[in-house]
Amino acid sequence: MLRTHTNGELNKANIGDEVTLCGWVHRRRDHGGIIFIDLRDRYGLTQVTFDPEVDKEAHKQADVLRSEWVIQVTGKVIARPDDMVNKKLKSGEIEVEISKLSVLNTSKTPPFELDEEKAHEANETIRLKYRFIDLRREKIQKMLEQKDKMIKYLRKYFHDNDFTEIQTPILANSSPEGARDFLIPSRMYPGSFFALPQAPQQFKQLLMVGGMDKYFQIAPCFRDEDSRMDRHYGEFYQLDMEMSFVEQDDIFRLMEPLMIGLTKEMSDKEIVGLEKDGRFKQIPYLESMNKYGTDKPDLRFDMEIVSVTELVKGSGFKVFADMAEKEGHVVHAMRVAGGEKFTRKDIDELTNLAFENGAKGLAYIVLKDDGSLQSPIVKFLGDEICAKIIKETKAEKGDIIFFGADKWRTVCDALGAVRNECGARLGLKDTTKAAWCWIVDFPMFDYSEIEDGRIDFGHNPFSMPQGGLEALETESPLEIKAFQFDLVVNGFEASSGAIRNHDPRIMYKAFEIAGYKKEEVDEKFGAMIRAFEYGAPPHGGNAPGIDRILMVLNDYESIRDIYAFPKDGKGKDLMMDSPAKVDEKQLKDLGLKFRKD
RNA sequence: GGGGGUGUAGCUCAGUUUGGUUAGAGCGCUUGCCUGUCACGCAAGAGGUCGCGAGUUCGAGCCUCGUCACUCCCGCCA
Repeated sequence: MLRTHTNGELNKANIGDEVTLCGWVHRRRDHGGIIFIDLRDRYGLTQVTFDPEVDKEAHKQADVLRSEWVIQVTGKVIARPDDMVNKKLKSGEIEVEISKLSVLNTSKTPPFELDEEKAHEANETIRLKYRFIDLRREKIQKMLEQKDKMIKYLRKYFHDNDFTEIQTPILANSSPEGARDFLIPSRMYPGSFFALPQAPQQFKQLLMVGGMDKYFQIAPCFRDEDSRMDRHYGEFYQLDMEMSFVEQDDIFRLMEPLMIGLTKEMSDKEIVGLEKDGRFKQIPYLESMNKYGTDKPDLRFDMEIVSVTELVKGSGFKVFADMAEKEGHVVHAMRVAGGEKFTRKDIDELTNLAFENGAKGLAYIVLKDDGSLQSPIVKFLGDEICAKIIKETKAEKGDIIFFGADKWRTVCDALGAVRNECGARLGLKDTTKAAWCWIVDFPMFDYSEIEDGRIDFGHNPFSMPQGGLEALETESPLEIKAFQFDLVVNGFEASSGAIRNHDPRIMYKAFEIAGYKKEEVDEKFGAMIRAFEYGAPPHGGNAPGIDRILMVLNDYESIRDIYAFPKDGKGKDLMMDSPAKVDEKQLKDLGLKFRKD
């Protein structure tokens, strides 16, 4: 070993010891006579001193040391004088008087400063290009340790519950539904392609057919879709799990203690919004959309949307009255407690947000402290209807009520976005709280957004319709719910899961409703359908996003903060400079044409 | 694919409103001085295609057009 101790462990108890330390020169303070070096490794900082009276040669050598040089030093641990103790350092009561210095490596001047206190955080582009330096920062090292702790915790939990971790193929098949695939051309079979798995969905279901009834995996997933603040480009990790012979609530009962445990293990957040018996709330999809305007509500704050469609029917405010009469259209109202303090500018910006989400406007009523109403619409609505609306929304003095009047989905989206933003502006997104909940009863089918009128799967095609084959045969498709659920924390989708459709007859029927012929289903999901014909057990599971949960629990601003080597927002690795061009010969081997343009 | 934001020293930013001499600050860097600092101090110094390209103008960091990069959002993400 090149060292006897790390830079985080020496203290008073070591006084008098001869020690050897290694690390990076974090900072150098040259007092002409004595030279102080803060020596850094991932465990901490230790101040080492080069005193000419202790060792003239070492002191002379230390003169050339610069930031980020890697050194090995040997010397004696001594107590600092009482008034020289540095309370900010773990090792602040001691220092090491150096008698021998070896330079293990020099360093160019780093492109940005590493000192958390001193440096402004450098631009992400430069930090990503020099990720190997950025990784030396305490903040990032702590994150990697947190992630390791999380994965260890997850593995232990599932192993303790008799689950088996199984690796599924990375070279898989392109999936017709869902995200864009990363394709891998086959050399052996020119013109054919593997695809990186978007999720181990089909494989884990096949494991259930294979009788491995409690499976989990820390699974890499690959999707060629643009990144977002909470969505890393290209690759991410899911805690993928699946069980046989279970119902939806069995999955919930397994996952809830895990998420509670994780929250406690990974954060100091207080868990809020649980049912009285300690279970997570189960909010039906429709209720969530109506109450919160989204299927991933932030339940840290209590700001609910109510329908006033019936109240405004026939009112003097034509916009509302007309919407209230139209098929599929609604008028919803949301009370924002304390919203009176919103300025004209706040309201304009919230209105813009409503526009961006498809609304044609954002009507409002302010309930002023003197009891009067300030609003462009009260004179049209009339006192009586206003009073009813105020009662229905439970608004009080000092509040503001926002309205949405449009197609149901538009109203939900717009008020949902406004709710979210109001929560942020009023400081209701309390980082000391974690609010978990389930969203259940997702619709099995939905209107396709693209081809108007066509019926498509609402969520994913693998979930079991509630009511089974009978429901598919007798009920209106849009009324049918699926055993499909999401896990939500603080307004983020943490997981998606389902009880799967394990019956080929129900599978074909479900696809038929979504407009697929039997042959298409056989072609696209052949392996699964075939397997289901040979005794597939009922099964279900879910797959929480590991990175996203870590991000939410530790309040990281970006998903990129959760990776050792993140891609930038456009999917490039700035350090390795990938993706990159390849040799023409490589393309030829793969039977691909080289395009000069 | 669409929209917003940003781009000035190695890093973080000011300067752009109203075009006008030699483009500034803090940190970092270099050199010198300094034996108790710990964001050490003091002094001096180096460091700039103002993202790139055109245009308007006597004159452009500043105005116009184009373009590129990064970033956030929409689309997309079963």
